[in-house]
Amino acid sequence: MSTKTKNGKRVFLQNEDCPIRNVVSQVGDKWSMLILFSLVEGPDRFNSLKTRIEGISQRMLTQTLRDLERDGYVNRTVYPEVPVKVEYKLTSLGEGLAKSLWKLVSWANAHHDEIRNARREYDRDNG
Amino acid sequence: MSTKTKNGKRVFLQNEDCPIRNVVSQVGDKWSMLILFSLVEGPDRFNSLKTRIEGISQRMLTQTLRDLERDGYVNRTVYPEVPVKVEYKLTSLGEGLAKSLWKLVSWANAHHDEIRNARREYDRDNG
DNA sequence: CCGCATCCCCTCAGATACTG
DNA sequence: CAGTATCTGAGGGGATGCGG
Repeated sequence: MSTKTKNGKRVFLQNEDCPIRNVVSQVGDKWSMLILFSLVEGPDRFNSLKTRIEGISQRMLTQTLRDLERDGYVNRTVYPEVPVKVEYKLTSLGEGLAKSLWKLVSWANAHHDEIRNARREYDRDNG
Repeated sequence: MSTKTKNGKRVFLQNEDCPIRNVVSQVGDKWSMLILFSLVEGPDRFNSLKTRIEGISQRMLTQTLRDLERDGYVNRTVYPEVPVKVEYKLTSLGEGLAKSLWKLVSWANAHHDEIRNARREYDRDNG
């Protein structure tokens, strides 16, 4: 994550070799985490995911699944039935990611009210 | 995070009350985590942060610090010296967030090569 | 059923110039 | 030193229509 040190403080780099950026920029988008946690409960099909993840468009579901597949988090299997059935499934890498994200999720749940209060207070005092 | 259940599967909602979305959409942007981890090492000043976080513009540093302050992760203190000194410091909420992010960070470090390999392979086979 | 292609808007974020 | 203001381009993401 950081490579240099300057006056005893760490200097943070942001290039394409930064693991943080490479993981977070993917997982931090609008839909990735919701898909990831949907698949934690087991493999699922395209339209089932589309139904379960409220508000996602077909376009974004496809695109986000492709990106997750590209990074090795998700496997895509096509069953040549009629009509076609496509199943998405976490890889072990994806499961590891979801697991390490879980701590963040539970923290978010536990402190959600606190955050919203801070937000309201800030908005009241300022803008 | 999820409120409903359908055929035994969880249905994920994405409204403004979703803690995941409220936390991740803030922390998942381009600079927040780097600022957060810079401040884990202790309070710091505007220009010091700007130097330590490679590539960040003045504009984005200001804006991201404001957003972090708004959510209650960061405190801003102005010392009326000449020239002005402004110090940014994690709140206990911000420290809790950073701590719960740390697991993700170490996971990212550990699996970075794996991800980049998957990416290369995917790009070779496809586009 | 599972997409891809297109259009189009709107926000994010970089560059640059100016203030207390 | 620590910002604000404005302009601008790139891209995220929705709506819609077509194809295997």
